[in-house]
Amino acid sequence: MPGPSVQMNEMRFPGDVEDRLSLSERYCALQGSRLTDTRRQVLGMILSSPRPIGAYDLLDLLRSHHRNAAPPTVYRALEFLSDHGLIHKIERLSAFVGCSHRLRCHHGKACGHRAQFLICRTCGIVKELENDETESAVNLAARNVGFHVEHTTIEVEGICAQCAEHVS
Amino acid sequence: MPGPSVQMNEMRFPGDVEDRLSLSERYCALQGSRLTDTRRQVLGMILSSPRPIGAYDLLDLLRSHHRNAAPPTVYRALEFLSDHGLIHKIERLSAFVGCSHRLRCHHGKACGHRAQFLICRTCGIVKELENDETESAVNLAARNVGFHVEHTTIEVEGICAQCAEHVS
DNA sequence: TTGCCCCTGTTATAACATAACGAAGCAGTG
DNA sequence: CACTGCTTCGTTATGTTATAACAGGGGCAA
Repeated sequence: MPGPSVQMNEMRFPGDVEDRLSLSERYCALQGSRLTDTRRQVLGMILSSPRPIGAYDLLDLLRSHHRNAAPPTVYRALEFLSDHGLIHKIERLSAFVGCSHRLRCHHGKACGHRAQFLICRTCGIVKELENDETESAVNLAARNVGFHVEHTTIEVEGICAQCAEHVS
Repeated sequence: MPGPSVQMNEMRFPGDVEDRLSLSERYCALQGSRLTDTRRQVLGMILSSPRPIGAYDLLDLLRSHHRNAAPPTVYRALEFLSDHGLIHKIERLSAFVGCSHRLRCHHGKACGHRAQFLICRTCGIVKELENDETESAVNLAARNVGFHVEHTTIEVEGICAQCAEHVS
């Protein structure tokens, strides 16, 4: 690549995000994977966003520090982060959020972490729940019809507590 | 519109699909809505498909009987059918399945029907469950954090019983 | 040094979905 | 019937999300 190789890590995130990035970096290393610059940037941008953020919004942000970025750049990073459980895709929004579980968990990829997402249609904020009863119920229902569960997507749309207060 | 107005109902579906179409037609009439030719065709194609079917596949099928069909033609029909609870969108697949509940139910749109979908990643077939425990659990979990639930999406990816047998 | 694997760059295109506007059809009313 | 309002549909264009395919670079181990 021509030109002075800019250190992408010049992009700074808030302290708590930097902490999570460092933890993620160590987590990946333990898995034998590398949280490269691009992946780190994308994860940082997702963690810094108060709302789910789409691939093309990430691309725009990434471009200000990484001129060559193209859709595959972002999608490859997203695939990596998702495979490592560092982010989740919200299917109903085609957008991504940081996983609030991985960094509290010392298990590997197969720790069985499953989540439910509460999507507020007013403020757009997504809250991640980890409700075991829900997971158990759906797993039981599936097993009762002989279905082998590999991955479960649970997304709830509605109004969050904050927004409900403001309206009333 | 020029030319002889072709009766789109010339498209024939299997008997059981025709039955469901007739029921759907009556159901819509009770709601004060009309299951027009285009809507009927799209519903028929979805009901005839053993798997979820995407909007553009529907468009291709529709075109053989309806030359002018364009994406909005299909998406408008899909919106109508979805609003009336006659089909569901599988978010993970961006594809549509017929609802197996509506025709057994004599309530209106607000009957509170909620479903879980089991998606087999081998054969692609989707089975619809209606497990109350799962719905209760997720609703309870949401309410516990003050979230007002309006719509829940539950999609489970894995291996169906049939496919699990064949592999082993 | 060679070969391999992972990661990235690059171009192109596929796949999914909606905006906007006008006209045709259909139901109810006077 | 003519008028009106509403729903539905045709049409063109565009927006949004995601992937295919292939080439190059860089590290590491045999």
